[in-house]
Formats: sequence, structure tokens, C-alpha cells
Amino acid sequence: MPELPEVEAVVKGLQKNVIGKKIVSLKAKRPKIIVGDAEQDLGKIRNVLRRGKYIILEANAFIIIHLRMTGKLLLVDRKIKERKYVRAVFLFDDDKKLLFDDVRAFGRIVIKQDYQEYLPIQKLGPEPLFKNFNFDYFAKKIENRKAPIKNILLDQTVIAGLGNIYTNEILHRAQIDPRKSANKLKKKQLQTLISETKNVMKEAITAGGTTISDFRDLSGKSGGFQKKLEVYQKEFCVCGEKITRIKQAGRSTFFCAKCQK
DNA sequence: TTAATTACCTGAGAGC
DNA sequence: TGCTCTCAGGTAATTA
Repeated sequence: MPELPEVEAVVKGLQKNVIGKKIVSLKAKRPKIIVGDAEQDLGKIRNVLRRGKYIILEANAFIIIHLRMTGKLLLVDRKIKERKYVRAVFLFDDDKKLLFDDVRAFGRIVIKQDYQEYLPIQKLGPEPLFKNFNFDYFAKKIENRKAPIKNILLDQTVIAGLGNIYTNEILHRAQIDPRKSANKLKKKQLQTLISETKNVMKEAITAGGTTISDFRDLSGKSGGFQKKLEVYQKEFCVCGEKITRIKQAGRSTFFCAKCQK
């Protein structure tokens, strides 16, 4: 499931391989996958950006892609036969095509004249690795939030790009109980949480993301961060304690009741 | 305003 | 073998 580091790996691949290519056509293979006018002359891809978990292709219009759960972008030869989970196809003016492959069909492609007019992007919080994600910002943002800190970290309007895997890992490294109300965190815990968020993101980006079952980069390669996971889908903590598994915000939370307070 | 729940999706695996 | 049920989770919409 692509979170910020996985999306970053895809964006780097796109920057290297599709900038300068002209989009001849963009076709959806099933309804509702593409939102906006895909019939217009999209022209050449001038740049590829990332904001949170959104991939943004800058051409004559902005093509905003969200991979959601199982989405993948694969750059292949035009003659390659597409498997049944390909939901949309970008044809280029050379011998390549870009496949939007998504088993669960949750992913979306949105076309806008300006990506900044797209409301979900407007509402995104700061990037975790930017300077504006800092103690002052975060403390103010959560001062009245009673929801569990895990849920707050998943809130894209508070911080952009975190998903279930990394929030589990970040809270374990920061030794914070995921059930703890956000406004009950002590100053020191908040500082640790911010620095571990940045550390985990940096390490995961360097490793090319995390592959649990689906994630692949542009060339179909897996990430490497899954080897560094300490709690997500684990039986035991490094301290020897059995990992506790609960449900929060409809998702599985893994934590060590001994290390995380 | 905030928090919690549900719909959207389909493959994998468990249980019968 | 084949059926049903549950689970995986990011986001938007809905409800409390």
C-alpha cells in the first residue's frame, strides 16, 4: 500500500523516464477511474511532482494520480499485453506506454487545469520532511484533539503522506502508545514523535519504500524498508514482549504494550 | 468542530 | 471442490 516513500520512488522513476514524452492518448479501462477531460490534447510531460501521496504529471493540464491501496504505474513496451487489472493506459509518441494497474480499483486519475485547485491537495498538511512540520506547528494542531495519536497521524490534513504501516512504526520508535489522546502527549514525546517521523521517512525513501504485497516501482521492483519494520505484522517486539494488535480508525494497529507508553 | 462509521473495491485465506 | 465469510486500508461522505 503506497505511502509517501513508495510514491516518492514512483515519482523518481517517472522523472527519469517520462519527462519529455508526449501523451498521445489516455484511456480508462473501466468507469470512474478517470475524472476530468482525458480527451483534450495533454501534450508533453514537462515535470513530475509529488504532494503527500499524490503523483502530479505536469503537461498541458495537470494529471493527478492517487494509487490508494494497490495501484501501480508501470512503464512498458507498447506491444506488451496488459493484464486484467490495468485500469488506465497512457500511450506515448514512442514505443512505450504507462499502465495504471490497480487490483482493487480504488485508485483515481484526476485531470485539472491547475493541481492547486484540487481540493484534497489544498487541504493537505505539511510534508513531514519540510521545515514547516515542526514542534510549534504540530503542538498547535493537536492542542484540542482528543482522538488517539495514531488517528491524528493518519489525518492527511495534519501531516501529508503517512499511512498505516509508517504510523505504526513511527509510534513504536517514539515509544508512544497509539491509543493515547493527542492532546495528552508531553512536550518531550511530541519532540520525539516529530524527529522519528522524519527519521522513518528518510530511511524508507532511501530504501525505496516498503513492499508488503503489492507495491512496485515504475520498473516493477520491490521496496526494501519491509526488512526494517519493527511492529507492523510482527509477532514479537525486539524487547521480547508479544506485539498487541487492535483496530483503530478501521485499520490494524500493532504496538508493544511494554515499550510504548 | 471533532470523532466515528461506512462505502468503495477484489483477491486471498479460513472454515465448513 | 465450491461456497460463504472476513480481512486488508486510503479517502470521501455520512452520521453522531
